[in-house]
Amino acid sequence: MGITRNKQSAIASTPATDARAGRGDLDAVLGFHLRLAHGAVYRHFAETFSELELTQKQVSVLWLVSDWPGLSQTTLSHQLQMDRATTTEIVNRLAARGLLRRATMAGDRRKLALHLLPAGTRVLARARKAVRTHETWLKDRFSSAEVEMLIALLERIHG
Amino acid sequence: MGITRNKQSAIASTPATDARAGRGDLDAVLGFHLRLAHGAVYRHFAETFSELELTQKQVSVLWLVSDWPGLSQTTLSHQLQMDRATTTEIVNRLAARGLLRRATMAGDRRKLALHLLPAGTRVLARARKAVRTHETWLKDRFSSAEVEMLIALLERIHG
DNA sequence: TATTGTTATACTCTATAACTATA
DNA sequence: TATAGTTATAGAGTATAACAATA
Repeated sequence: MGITRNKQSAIASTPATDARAGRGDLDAVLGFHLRLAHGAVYRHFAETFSELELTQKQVSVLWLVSDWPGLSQTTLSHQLQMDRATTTEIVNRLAARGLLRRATMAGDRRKLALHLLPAGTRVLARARKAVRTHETWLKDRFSSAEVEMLIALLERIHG
Repeated sequence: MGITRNKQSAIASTPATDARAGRGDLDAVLGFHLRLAHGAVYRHFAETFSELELTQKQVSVLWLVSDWPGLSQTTLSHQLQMDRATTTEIVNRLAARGLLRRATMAGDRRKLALHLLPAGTRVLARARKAVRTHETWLKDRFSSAEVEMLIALLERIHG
């Protein structure tokens, strides 16, 4: 995502000649479409969040910590399907910006409980609005039934 | 992807307690599911391609160059929706491994035509088999109608 | 002037391995 | 022994900006 400049995407639109050619076999590969769709959403997210300077993953972390204050990094790892090292790094970044804090848990002093700091709560409120904008852009091409269908299908991939 | 070790994913399976809790609001965010699904597919792809040491993107490039020998880097950029700099880097990596070569086009000497080298053709043949394995893992959870539906929906995202 | 491609730079994500500390 | 988290390291992807060559 690369803390996200407020610019037009550098990816030029596909000329008609290219589009007509198609991509042959590759168009039958589900994983290929998933990757392209993810990339398109990733780029739009980056544009939408250029002012807030937050990535998809960072927003997800703030969001979850807000909804379950005190959750451990390990639980967070599971929810967002990333390993411990990645989680540490992302939490580091948010903590360095004063958006959340770590506190050792009373019951099990190996674990770190995560809580939003006031700045994190404020940023998250703005992020939720930006997510709505972004999601509107994304969902506007579908009926609500199609959105439900798509989410259900994607859930069967990520479990 | 990180040239991909032949190991179990470091992402532990979610304990039942976490799963039961769910993710609240976040579960209504389409982009969130897209990101998780992409991540899951990305990881399985990495496992499947650990021996071949190829990423999704690298396979896509070999695949397209094979299907349209002589295509330019710019056309490749459009097909895979990435900018010129990223394209240069990925082509560099494949060229360094002797899988493809660049040649200036006769008609327009600004452009570079891409062609597979024999090693590239051999690697791609093995990659196509691995893609079949990977796609079977991915598609086995869906009916063929659902696969078609999912591809159609994803296409409306990436255009 | 516009397009094609390269290079330098930089940041995020991802992951492994080795480590500390706690249980 | 097993779990929680950190640190060091590394590679891939993404993107911007400045640049050279060609059109």
